[in-house]
Amino acid sequence: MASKDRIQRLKEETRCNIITAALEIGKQEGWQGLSMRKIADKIEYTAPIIYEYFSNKEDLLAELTRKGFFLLSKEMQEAKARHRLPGKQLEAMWMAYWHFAFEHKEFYQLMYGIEMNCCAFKGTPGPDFIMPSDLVAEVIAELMKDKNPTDDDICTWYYTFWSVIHGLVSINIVKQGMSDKLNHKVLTNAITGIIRTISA
Amino acid sequence: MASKDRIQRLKEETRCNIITAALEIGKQEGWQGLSMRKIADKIEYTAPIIYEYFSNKEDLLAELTRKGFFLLSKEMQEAKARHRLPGKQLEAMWMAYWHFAFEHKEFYQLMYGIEMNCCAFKGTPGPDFIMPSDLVAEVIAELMKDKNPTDDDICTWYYTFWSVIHGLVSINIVKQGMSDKLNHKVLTNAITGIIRTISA
DNA sequence: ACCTTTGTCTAACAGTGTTAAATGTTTTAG
DNA sequence: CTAAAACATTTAACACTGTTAGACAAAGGT
Repeated sequence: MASKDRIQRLKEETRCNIITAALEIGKQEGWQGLSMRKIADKIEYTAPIIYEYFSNKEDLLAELTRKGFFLLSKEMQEAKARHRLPGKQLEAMWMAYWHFAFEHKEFYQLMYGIEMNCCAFKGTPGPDFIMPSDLVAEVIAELMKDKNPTDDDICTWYYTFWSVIHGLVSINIVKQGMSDKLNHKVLTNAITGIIRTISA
Repeated sequence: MASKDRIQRLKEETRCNIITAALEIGKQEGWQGLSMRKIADKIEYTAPIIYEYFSNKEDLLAELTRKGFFLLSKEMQEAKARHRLPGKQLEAMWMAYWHFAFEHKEFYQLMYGIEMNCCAFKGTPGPDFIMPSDLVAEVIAELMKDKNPTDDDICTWYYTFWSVIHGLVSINIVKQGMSDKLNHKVLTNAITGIIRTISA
């Protein structure tokens, strides 16, 4: 029967509603302020309904995290596509990362905040979207290709990049109102510095 | 009466007991697993007693954070004292920071984790102990003294340092089991790299 | 002996995640 | 068209959380 499809679509829709409701609350009140009952209120249901779609809160949060990584991956890929030289690509990718952190603060905090998923993300990365870490690793490898880098070498540099930028993001998310000029200086200093060191 | 003193001392002692109990629980179960009732259980009292010593949970956590910063400051000062040249001092200080993060993981997570206090720490820093950030800023200033650095310049470099190292710590706390050699390489690369750039 | 202060606990409130059972509503079968 | 089975949704509960008000008993001072 076609009514099955309709119902399936409705279920799909409320599942989506749960996610967007959670996202809104996380955005407005922070992830600490997110509760199952608040989500239920927002989608005009009662709390247990959510467990029909997600096995628990952690599961729901994981889905949001996945969404976040997908978005970040997309923006970093686009940034990469705007350049030819690996050095420029890397710079653009980390700049995209930087912007993502503030444009989608709520996502970033979920992805790298409280329950730091950091780089590894347990769960299917999906068929089409590449993990940001892999994305960067590719370009680093390209940049170092005449040096025959080991996986460890590439890891080292990826971690160096990520450390600086995540550290900077952390400061700015907590202690906002820092001078943009200062931020920009530290950021570009760090990025170009590392790139220079890699290819030196 | 002298009994007043005894009682005062007993109060002081249970206050201390509360703190150490909280610290133990935080160490064993993580800060998420800390609850007022668990603390009360450990010191063989009931929960409301804690509110006689701390106005709320946040207050108690703040005291622990304070303790953590005190410890870190001490170790960084000792590290500094072991060297003469500002460059070497900086290196040793950040290494001390690095070791502190893992030796006192529970403190570090409280200080820079969940409720990121980052660099600023609202509340009295106390008379004798200097904030780690100020400690580092001093040495950076010393290292740059022939360049007439502005406060912004010093800030920039402090943040750069902190970003890299906090970022690296973050990875290691979450995704432990990373190769020590790799860590060491990234860490020393970053530290000496920044120092070289500062004094270049 | 009485009164006040002090220390401590019990009970409660409002909130959290989560589950089992009871509802009501729709779909299916006879 | 009615009876039964399936589904959707809610109510009620459990075990927690931080926090506060009120009771209660022991100690101190007069």
